[in-house]
Amino acid sequence: MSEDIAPEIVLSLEIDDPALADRLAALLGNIAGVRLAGPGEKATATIVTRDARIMPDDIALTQRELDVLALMAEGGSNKMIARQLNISVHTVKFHVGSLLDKLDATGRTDAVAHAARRGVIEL
Amino acid sequence: MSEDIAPEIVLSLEIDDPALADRLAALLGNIAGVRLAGPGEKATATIVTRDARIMPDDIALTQRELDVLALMAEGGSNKMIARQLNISVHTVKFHVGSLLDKLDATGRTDAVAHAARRGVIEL
DNA sequence: TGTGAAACTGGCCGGATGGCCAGGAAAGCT
DNA sequence: AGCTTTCCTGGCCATCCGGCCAGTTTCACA
Repeated sequence: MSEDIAPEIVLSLEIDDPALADRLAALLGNIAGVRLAGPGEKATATIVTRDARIMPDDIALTQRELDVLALMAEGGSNKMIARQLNISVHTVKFHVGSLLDKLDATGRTDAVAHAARRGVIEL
Repeated sequence: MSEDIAPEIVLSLEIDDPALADRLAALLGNIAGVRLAGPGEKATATIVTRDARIMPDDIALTQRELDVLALMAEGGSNKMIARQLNISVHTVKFHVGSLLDKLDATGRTDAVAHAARRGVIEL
């Protein structure tokens, strides 16, 4: 493709974990079009770790519940989620019910908020 | 000192500029050991832009809308919000409708998610 | 083999939600 | 004075949501 219209992307790292920072630096260091920022340099974008708040007992959510939860966070209705996952609306409701129970939420909005707070999902 | 068989690094993008996001996604998609996060997936690190977190001025929410939004994020129903703010359920619906419109959301859950993403509210 | 968990499906139903219509009252700006 | 914005309220109604009941299948584990 064209290489002259794409300005270089400068990335800066703001990562506490030195091992992760090293690995990212190594991986990103030799990609054409991407460069790591020098000290004090203004970067195009920054890579940060959103070191999740405490998620003590990694609330046991099943894979399917996580699927439904993710689509809920995208604003999907039960019908949309059902279509997306190729299951019936009843099944979606079943999983939503389990999520409300496990997350101790009063409704789907509360469930998404709780999950986001606990780092179960990323908004 | 176990030999960590370098777990895959999952990156999520929080970038407003779609062109930049596309370029980054394309560049990062071909690197071994790095993968982009799917919806709702927990990411190892997040790539953000400096001024990405500021809400565009044009999505100005009124004080009352912010009140309703905050209570929505707490999982409150229209009835609960009405009691909390000493207004009628109809008025709550009115503000919720304005929020859905301004935040370009499909429902109250989507509205809360959008607001949290844009930093309008803090979960 | 049985026992349990997970996923899936259905019906029923009260209540919540959101869109539509209509209005009124208070505050500030030109 | 007009005018605009925000906030407030009401009715009506189609749809969605969530809880309740019931069932089947599959698969891992004891």
